[in-house]
Amino acid sequence: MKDRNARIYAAIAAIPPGRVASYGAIAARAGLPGRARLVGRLLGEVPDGMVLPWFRVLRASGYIAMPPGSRGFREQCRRLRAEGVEVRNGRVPLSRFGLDGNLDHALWGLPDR
DNA sequence: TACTTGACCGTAT
DNA sequence: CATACGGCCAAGT
Repeated sequence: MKDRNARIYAAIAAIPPGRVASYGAIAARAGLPGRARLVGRLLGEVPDGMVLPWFRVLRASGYIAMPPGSRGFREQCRRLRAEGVEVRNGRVPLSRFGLDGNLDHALWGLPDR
């Protein structure tokens, strides 16, 4: 597997439980700023058997990326709520659960805000 | 090779 | 809030 894919998967794996991150934030964290689409692409083809908190990845707006009502969508809602993340109308309040994307910062990895 | 697609994003209007 | 636009680019056709 390509090194950059491994870095992206690693960035996703690093999202603490109960928090969420955007595609763009993951890309930046993996050293690939501006490559949000690549992250989404990869999530669609996660190697069989690989465990990844894919459900903690949302759009920058806080919305779940999959089509509302789809199976994946419902599954994502379920898993997020299961760890205490609030989801309303397919959207999570990033002000409370987001890791704060872009290019920051030392917050990554800290348990609380 | 050329064109289209898509689990995306930031800025502007 | 919603639309539009340009940027991004790997895969598939």
